[in-house]
Formats: sequence, C-alpha cells, structure tokens
Amino acid sequence: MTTTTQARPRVERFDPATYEAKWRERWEADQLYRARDDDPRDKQYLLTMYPYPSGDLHIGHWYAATGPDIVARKRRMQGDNVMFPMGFDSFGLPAENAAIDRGIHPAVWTANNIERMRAQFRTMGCMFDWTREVVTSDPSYYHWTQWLFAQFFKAGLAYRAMAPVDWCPKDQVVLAREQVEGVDRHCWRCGTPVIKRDLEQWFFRITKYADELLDFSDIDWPEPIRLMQTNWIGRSEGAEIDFPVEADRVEPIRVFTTRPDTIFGATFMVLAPEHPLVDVLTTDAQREAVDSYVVAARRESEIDRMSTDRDKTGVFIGAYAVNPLNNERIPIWIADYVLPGYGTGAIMAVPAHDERDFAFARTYDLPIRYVVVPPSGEVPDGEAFTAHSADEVLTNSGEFSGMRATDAIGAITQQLVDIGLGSFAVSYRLRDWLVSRQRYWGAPIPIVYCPDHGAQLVPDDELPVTLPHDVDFAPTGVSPLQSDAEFLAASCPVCGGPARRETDTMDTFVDSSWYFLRYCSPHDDSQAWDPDRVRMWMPVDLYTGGAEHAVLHLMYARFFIKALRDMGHLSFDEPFTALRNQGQILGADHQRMSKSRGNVANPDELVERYGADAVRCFLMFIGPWDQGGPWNPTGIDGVHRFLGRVWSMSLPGETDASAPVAVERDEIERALRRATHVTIAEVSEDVEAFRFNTALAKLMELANTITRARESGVAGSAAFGEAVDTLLLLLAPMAPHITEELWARRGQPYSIHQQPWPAYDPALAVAETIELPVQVDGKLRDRLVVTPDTPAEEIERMALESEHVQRYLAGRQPARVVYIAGKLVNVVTPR
RNA sequence: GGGCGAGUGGCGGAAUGGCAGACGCGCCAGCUUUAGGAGCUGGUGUCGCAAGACGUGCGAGUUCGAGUCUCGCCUCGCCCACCA
Repeated sequence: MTTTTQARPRVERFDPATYEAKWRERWEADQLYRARDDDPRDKQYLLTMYPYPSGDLHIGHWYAATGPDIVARKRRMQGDNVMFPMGFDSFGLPAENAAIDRGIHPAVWTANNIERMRAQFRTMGCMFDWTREVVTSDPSYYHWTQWLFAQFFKAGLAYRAMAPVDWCPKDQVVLAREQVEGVDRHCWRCGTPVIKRDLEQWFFRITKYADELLDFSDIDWPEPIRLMQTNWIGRSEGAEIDFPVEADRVEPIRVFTTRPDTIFGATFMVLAPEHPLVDVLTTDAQREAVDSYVVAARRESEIDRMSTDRDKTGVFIGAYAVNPLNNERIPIWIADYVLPGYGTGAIMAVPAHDERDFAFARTYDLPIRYVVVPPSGEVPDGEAFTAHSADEVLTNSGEFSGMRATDAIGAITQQLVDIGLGSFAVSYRLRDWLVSRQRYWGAPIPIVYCPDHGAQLVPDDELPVTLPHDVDFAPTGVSPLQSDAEFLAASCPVCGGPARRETDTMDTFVDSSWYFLRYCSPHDDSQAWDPDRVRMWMPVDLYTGGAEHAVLHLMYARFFIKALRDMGHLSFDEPFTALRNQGQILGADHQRMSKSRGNVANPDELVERYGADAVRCFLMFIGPWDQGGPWNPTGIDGVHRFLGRVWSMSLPGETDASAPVAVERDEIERALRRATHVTIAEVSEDVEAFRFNTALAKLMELANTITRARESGVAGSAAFGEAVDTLLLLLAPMAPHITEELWARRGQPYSIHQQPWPAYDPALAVAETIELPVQVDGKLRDRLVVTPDTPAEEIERMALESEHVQRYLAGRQPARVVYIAGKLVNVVTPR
C-alpha cells in the first residue's frame, strides 16, 4: 500500500489514557507532593473543605478541588513548602439512615464510601498529600474531639441546659439553629418542618466570643461572608430598663431596647408568653384567657409563630407596670411576636415609633403617642414611622423634650442608670451552639452522670469513649446508644460508684472545627496535635469551599481557635488567613444537584473519554471560579482541541510550512518572545486572583501565537523553544499530566512540577509599535500605528490629518483634542 | 419586608472610565477522509448590496469619552426575616 506524500509527517496523537495514570503512580511513588515538616523553605498551608463521604465524587467536587489545586501547584513551583491535605468528614446522619433503610452498618457504609471516593479523588491528579488524611469517624480522631470537649468543659465553655430545641420529626433529631432553614422553618437535610421540644442539652458558649467574631480586620475574607456572619451575630446596642410592677414582692420587668430615647412614648408592655413573670403577674380575672393563649403559643408551630405577615395577637394579663421616668401606669400584655430568646424576652411597646408595636396597638386599640419629631417637623397623626436620624428631636418627653434623639439615647439611659433602673446594654442575635445530637453516628460526649456527683468528665486516660458496634438503629427519638446496657454502664470518676454514661453524640460541626489542626500531625497518638507542627503550619494561608458554610462551619472554626487560644493551647487568633468561595455547579436544569432530582453529573465518563486534564481545564474555563453555574459539558471539545494543539506543537516532527527571509524571521521571534513574557505576567496574576478562566484563555492565545510562528518557520529557534517550554510550565498547574508527559518527551528533567515558575522579564514584554484608536466625539473613526515614544504633538497632527477624521470635522477646527498617552486620541468637534 | 450580588451575541463568558464581544462552544464555507467521526483553515453582534447606522435590562445624569461612575425603575439569584 502506498500513500501520497503527506504535508506533515504524522506525530503520535495524544491519548491521555497512555500517560495520565502512569504519571500519577510515579508522583505517588516519589511522594512528590508530600509536605515535609523539616523543610526550611516558607510554608504555605492550602486547604479545601473536606467532603462528606456520600459515596460518589461528582462534578462539584472536581470543580471545588481543582481551583485550589492550581494555586497550590503554582505556589509550589514558586518555591514554597506547600501542604495541601485531604480527608473525610465522616460522621453524620446519612450513614445512619443507610443503616436504617438498608441494614448496612454506618461504619461499613462509611468505610466503603471513603474507599471509593479516595480512588475517584486520585483520578483528578490533585497534589493532595494523602499521608496526612484525616477521617473524623476514626477513634484515633474522635478521641481528640472528645478531649477537646473536655477542654471546653473545664474552661466553662461547655454547659448543660434544658432548652426548647428545634426537632426534626422525620430524622428524629435535634437541630442546631443554623440547621433550620427557610420561612417554613424546615430541616436543612430532609426539608421536614421542625417542631419544638424541651430537652436537656449540651451547649458551647460561642456567645462569649460574639464581639471578637465581629472583627475581621486581620483576615482576607470575601465581603459577603463577613456580612453574613456579622448579620448572624446581630449585635445591637441599647439599654436594659427596669419597669417596676404594681405587685408586692415582684421583681421589675426588665426590657431591652435600642431606642431608650422613645421611652416617653411607651404606652404598654409586652412579655413573651414564655416569660417567667407571666404566671406571677396575671390577675385572676385574666387567668383563663392568658393560660389558653400561652398553651396555644407553645403548641403553635414555628411556621405560624415566625411568619411576619400574620396579624398580631396577644392578651392583657390584668397587671400594670410603671414607666420609671414619668411614673405612668401602663398595661402589661403578652404576645407571641415577642421572642423569649432575644434580649430579655420583654419589651416596652412604643407604637408610634415601631411598626410591630403600632400594628399591635391598632389591633387592640391601645394608645399611640408620638415623642420623636421627624425631620419634616410634622408630627403625624395615627400613622407609624420608625425613621431614626440625627435630625430628629424629642417632644412630649419631659426634661428631654427638644433634645436631638441621638443625644437623648445616651442622656436618658444615663438618667436610668443614675436612678438604678437601667444600664447600657448590648444584645446579640447569636445564641449558644447546641452540640448535642440524639444519634449514634457521632463522637460520644465524654460525660458520665453520677447520682451523687452529677455530670463528670470521663478522665483523659479513659478516652476515647468508643462507639459500640452492635446497636439497634430503629429511629425511636432517643439515641440508639440508650438501649445499649453495656455502653450505658460507667463508674463515677469521683467516687467510683455506678454512673450512667451520656448517650448523646456531638454535632459533626464539632469534628470539622478542628480537622485542619489535625492535618499538622495526623499520626500523633499522644495528643490532638503537636504544638511545634501547629506552630509551623497554622494558620491556614488559603482556605477554599462553598459559601453555604458562611455561618456554620466557618464561624464555629473561628470560635474554636479563639477559645483554644484563651485556654493556652494555641497562639494565633484566626484559623484561616484568606478565604475564597467557589461557585456552585448546578444541574443542567439549573437546580442544585441532588440524587433525588436525578441531575447529578458524574465526571467519570468524561474523564474516560477526554482525560482528567481536559475535565480540569474545562471546569476552570467555563467561567469565573467563584460564580459556578449550570453544568453543560458541550464546550469540553474546545479545551480538548487546545490540549491537542499543545501536544503537537511541543513535539518535533512537523516541518516548516514556509521559510521566511532572515529579517522577518527575526521579527517573528521577537514577537513570540514578547507574547511569551506578556503571558507569564498575565497568567501569574490571574491564577493568584482565582481567575482561571482568563488564565486559560491567555494560554490559548499563546498557543495560537506559537502555532502561527511555527507555520512561519521558526520552529527550531531559541525563542520558539522558550515559548513552548513556558507554555507547558504555565499550564502545568491546570493540566498536570499532559505537561509532565510533554516535558519528559522534550528531554527536560523530571518533574515539571518541580521546576521554578517562569520568570517575567518586563523588558521583553514591551511592544515595539502600538495601535492607537482615533475617535471623533468618542466614536472610533481610525487607527494610528506608532512607536510608543512618538511625541504627543506628532500624534495629534497625524490624527487630524486622517481623512476619516477630516470627514467628520467637515472643515471646522476641533474644539479640543484629547490624547491619553499610549491609549487613544479623541477629536472633539465644536458644539 | 430587609441586606448582598448579577443582568453583555444563538450559548459559556472577556473588557485599570478609553477599540464592546478576548478566549471558547455552536453555526457556515473550504481542505482532508471510502463513509461516519475526528482533525485542519477561514468566516461569524444586529440591520444594510454597500457606505454606514445601531448595539451591554429600562430611563435620566456626570464626562472629551460610560458595559464600567451617580440617581430612579424592572427582572433574576443568594442570605436573613416579628431580633425590640
């Protein structure tokens, strides 16, 4: 068989299957990405949020991990000692549900999933240091989660309290406030509306750190996350004021208000139905009405209680309080719009200046009195307003009338302080963190209850309190551990007598509040972390993950670090110096990916067809990393073709299409070198800024330039070699396999990932000529090609001589000529 | 109801106040291939034969010049939601 002469000798087509797995095995065997504790170079701790081992790695995991992997790889090439670990957040409900639904033990289900996901993770070609892997459900890990609980307990930061808790009737579990979502207050996991239950629960005292958690001055975090945490903490400054009541031997009602300046406008008081004084103060005549209202309020679902658009309801309890500043007698009501958990659970109602109080007053025909004059100067009649500006002036307010409202806040509060009936106060929306879970698959809380000595910590040398293997997983509303007699039996550390073991386990967010510390010394069996290693690696230099953790994990982790610092265990203030959030990859239907919707995209098929590099690059190319978007794989052919071009231009074998004369050749090489260095600068900047899409676009441009140069016959030149080598080095973090393969084939030393990041030479990036747009009245009319050092007068002269410009000037003199050096010329016509 | 963010070709998207649509997808034409696929080259905002005109959700404004800044609307997304 003969063939006609081909224009280009065939080079081997690129086939990722032939080299991707090979290089991953080599890197692993060489421990190329292992972070060394004894490395003297600058450390960089890069971290991406560890996944829950649900069983399958989907496209979102690839998207989330590839971004930070690129940055980690680049910083590594820049000479830093980079740690980029991975692990599994392996306690939690789905494992237990699997046990209930399918009879698989949570430990088995979890271990199988981890094994599968670990294998899937490896196909991504990320530079994870697997020698540091952390699995939170492993006793070697939760041993130290329990030890941390003990530290918090000893420091007075863990306490037990009876509390009305949010309860998911489907999952049969207590939920933290952060796990209740939406207007209908549903369970974050299964969507079932929650109900209230009273239970004895363990709490972490996060509110102690409310103020410090509001301070983000030393960390580089996205503005939206800082805002969400700030709003969640919800700091309000105001006053607590005591309103004496008309009853013997009853303490005054203490209210919290942010508007003490409006106290002369208080025409009634409202207590939360749960307020302890309700029972004491209610008169016999009102007793029946009050009791039935209280019962109804307590039985009411949160949906009704929290809804803002429903009509206000309440009941007069028959008692009266006294306004401490004007001695007015004002009626006391109860209403469910006053919440027991915020402030003092009681308010002074100022219907003229608070919309809610106004609505209530209208419903029950209570008096409305205006005491703050708005900037307009007109006191409205019968209509509420709440505006609060520096222009407002008080009226109907005794000695404070005429004072500016902003000044009156301080003055009135001070007066109340002086007479012993008030104080400056701050209130927070933030509540303490409820960590108890009535579940099996979590870290057991290391507490035993002694009839004589109460709640006692399990001594450190008896940790870990391990989960028993054989238990009954039927969802009964109590922890499966409660039916395990052997687990329950304990002895009191104080008296040695029989004691009952705590059967609640910890919220999995406790596990994830310190896993980044464990990565520093994951195999240390004698302590939670090695202080020297933590001193070396922490804090995390760059943390990446989903913005959905804004008020959950990301706030708890900050709290943990601050608390442990105050206990003397750590010497820094914040766990994560810089934070970046990736966007979410949605299903093709623009909905959040979930198994129940059946819109989960699995990358395996694409990886098999195009290789891991193409999938990585495509994910980074579809748009800004922090934006995400619906999944649509149709564009992957573009990056696949790009990688194919990189492949063929990097290998010898193709002949020059045409040989330019020497002068042109020189020019082409200079242009190629210029393009190379411009690309170095741009890609370096883009990667640090997480703009992987534009970084890739610029690499594609360089590849296109190289292709054109080759067709011009400069393939053998030094400039050409430099351009190709640079392209491979800049691309290596995004496409680690193909670049390694080509680097080797080009005879360069192993490994491309150990080469220094290309150095940018600004002198080589300077353009010889520039093209200046010429506008007339801001509209493009012509272009000038000039050298960068052409004087301004010369450029203006050339612009005015342009026939296109002349046409629009139509013989007139220009009103002015704007020349922005190196940018453009704008000829302004007379008006 | 409050807060934050976003609206740019058929699609994903690019653009320190300075050439709108980089880079890709798709589409069209050509080359190559027994064919299909893959690959390669060129074209591709809209209207128009063309010259040209018009174009970044809508309406004003600032400016020599606005996708970008200001004000007012509309739409979508996320977070919070009776927090006194």
